[in-house]
Amino acid sequence: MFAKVIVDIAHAAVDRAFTYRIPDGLDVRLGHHVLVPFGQGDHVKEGFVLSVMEESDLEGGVVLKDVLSCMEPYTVLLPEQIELAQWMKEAYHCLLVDALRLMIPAQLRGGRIHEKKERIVYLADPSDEFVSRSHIQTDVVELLKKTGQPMSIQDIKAFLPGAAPAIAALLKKRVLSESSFTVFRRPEYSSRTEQIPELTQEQATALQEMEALSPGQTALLYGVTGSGKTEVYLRCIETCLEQGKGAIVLVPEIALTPQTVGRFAARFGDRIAVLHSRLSAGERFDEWRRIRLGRAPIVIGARSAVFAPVENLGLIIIDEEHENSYQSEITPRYHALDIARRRVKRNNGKLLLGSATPSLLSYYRALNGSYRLIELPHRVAGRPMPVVSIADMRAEFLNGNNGIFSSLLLSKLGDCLKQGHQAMLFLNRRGYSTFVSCRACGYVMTCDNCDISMTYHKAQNAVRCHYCGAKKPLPKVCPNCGKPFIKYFGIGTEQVEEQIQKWFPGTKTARMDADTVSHRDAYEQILSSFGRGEAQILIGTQMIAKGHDFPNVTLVGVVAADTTLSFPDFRSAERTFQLLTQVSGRAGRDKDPGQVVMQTYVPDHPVLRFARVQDYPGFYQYEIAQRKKCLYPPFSLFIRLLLSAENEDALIERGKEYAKALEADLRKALGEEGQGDLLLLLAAPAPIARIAGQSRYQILVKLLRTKRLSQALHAVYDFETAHREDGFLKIEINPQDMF
DNA sequence: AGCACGCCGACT
DNA sequence: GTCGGCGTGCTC
Repeated sequence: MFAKVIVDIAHAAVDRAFTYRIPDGLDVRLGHHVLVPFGQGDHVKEGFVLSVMEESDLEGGVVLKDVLSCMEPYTVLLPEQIELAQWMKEAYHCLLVDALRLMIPAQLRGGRIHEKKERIVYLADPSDEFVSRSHIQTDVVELLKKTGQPMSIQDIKAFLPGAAPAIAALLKKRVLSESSFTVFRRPEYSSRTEQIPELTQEQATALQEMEALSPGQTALLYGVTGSGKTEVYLRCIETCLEQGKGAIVLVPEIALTPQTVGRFAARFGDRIAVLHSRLSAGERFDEWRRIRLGRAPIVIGARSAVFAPVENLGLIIIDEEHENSYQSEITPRYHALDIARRRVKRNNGKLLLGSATPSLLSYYRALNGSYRLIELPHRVAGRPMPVVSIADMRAEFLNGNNGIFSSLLLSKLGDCLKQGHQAMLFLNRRGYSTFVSCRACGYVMTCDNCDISMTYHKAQNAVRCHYCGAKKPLPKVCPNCGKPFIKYFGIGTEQVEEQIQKWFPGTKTARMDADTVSHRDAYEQILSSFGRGEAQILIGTQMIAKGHDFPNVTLVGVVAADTTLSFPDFRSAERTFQLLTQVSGRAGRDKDPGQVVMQTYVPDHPVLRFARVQDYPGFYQYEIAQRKKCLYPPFSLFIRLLLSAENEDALIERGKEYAKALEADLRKALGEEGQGDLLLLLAAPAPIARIAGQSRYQILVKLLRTKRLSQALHAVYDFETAHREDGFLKIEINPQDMF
């Protein structure tokens, strides 16, 4: 027997299958993790078995080496996962090993992690009378007699500290016998018991539509905030389990809290496994093993959990499907949605995408019939949607209010606090002021290394660059003209917190942004403290916009609703609408109705108008028309080449050359009839022209939906390979941002 | 990635 | 004449 093995070395030159002989008596199967001799010195390397054959596929004369051994008694890759990795190599132009590495826990490689065994001891002959001069030995025997069953050494030590030597002595004397069993290290989550809620009519209909969905298909569950999407997920998983199949639930990393997991654990107990970045090495390995060995048919996890080795996969759920964290930023730059679609097709399972603000692409597909659209247009228990008011900050200014809060927000905040309710204030910028400028000469403080204005942080009395982290003390006089007219402009979360103290002295506030969430647990700590009512107002950036129900929050204030609207990115309207809807959804999650105040300088902007009445379909119609007019995605595909180098002049020179060369390559790949599909070639310094001392230049290509898409993409990838060495070059298909 | 093979400069 | 520089090419 022979095996095709790929060695676990991340290098293009060895990223292919090598044929080995399987020695007699060694059980090597597809998907096994094996050790093989490789290279001139026969170095022992790890590898993965991609196929097993009766005969060698190599021409005569090649002497084959033997597979040395399997690293685990079970196969670590499912046949489906190997196929998926092979597809990824093509689709994302990555190494096969890079794709395969996503499917196994990192700890498996190197074989440095092992099963945890727990030792248990029990009385060899319970009827024996035991006499000893050692008190502790007598105590151990007495304890075991009293409990009447085997105990782990850990448990005995909990009763009798320092019993370890006594146990060892008793084992030697054969008074005690021992055995061991494997334990799985589990991450912690709060597994409260819950009452299973009754379904609303809309939820019941949604479930029927999921039932009716044909295998391999995708449904988009568009449900307003608070409409009970999670309950639909739970019921779908139940159905899936009843059919003897497994399920994967993807949740944005940031929303993957002990509470979220607890909700699933309450329904499904230890049939769930959790995969996310905060697990310890042992936990990750053991959770993966519980999935692989079929003990946990339900997986809850972040992006990479889409690769979990669930056999007989019946369902994948992607919650908050519009979140951009489902797109990987490192190679392989996969999108979890694309992987999920492939896996459900292959397994004849179903894919359920859920969101209150679907991505434009998903809703487009739903309206076009490639997804089934399922709607939950109302909140559960007849709770009303929050009432949103728009505060026109231009009018406020004309009326003499040059503060950061409108009179409307101030009065509602006052009412909210008086009634003992809680409020959330959302602002998309951290720090105190967004830029520092001289009133005499117009000088704006920018970072020495980046093409970015610096943010003033009052608590540190310093200005900081949010791109490279550079920090400078605040100058007393203008570095340019020397006059003492330095002023701060633009507001950040720090200033909001300060202003609250001015208007409502003594109010307890909590602030959540990248500055206060410095360590891992801070995020959870701030939210749970706010949940316990330890602060009346929570001030924060997007971090506070998603997840988490706070029943006592009845007011949400959006301090500057239009900050993200002016970003130089075709997705800025979509992002703003999503953010405003999400943050509004935090208000009135319980019996008290919620109120939202959105402060803006452009109250008539369509995005604001649709966000005010939470009209996603209306927003969609508006935005899709814009996209069609400009031939932006989903009507086209963006490809971005980002070049960076220290010398700006040389970079621009090379950027222009590259743009010409790339255009020529693309035109060739598109063929004669495809020339019209290449729509735009913009070559210019990036919107942020310098970061951390590196000048940046970007080439932007817009490609219409074309039959020769894969040829075009290969031309781009080949271009990357050909030019990778000369300077720093990054290629992004569908970039998530364009800075 | 690693390692051997191979073809040109300054050394005992 | 030889030791060693790291460019080029291969790994079942």
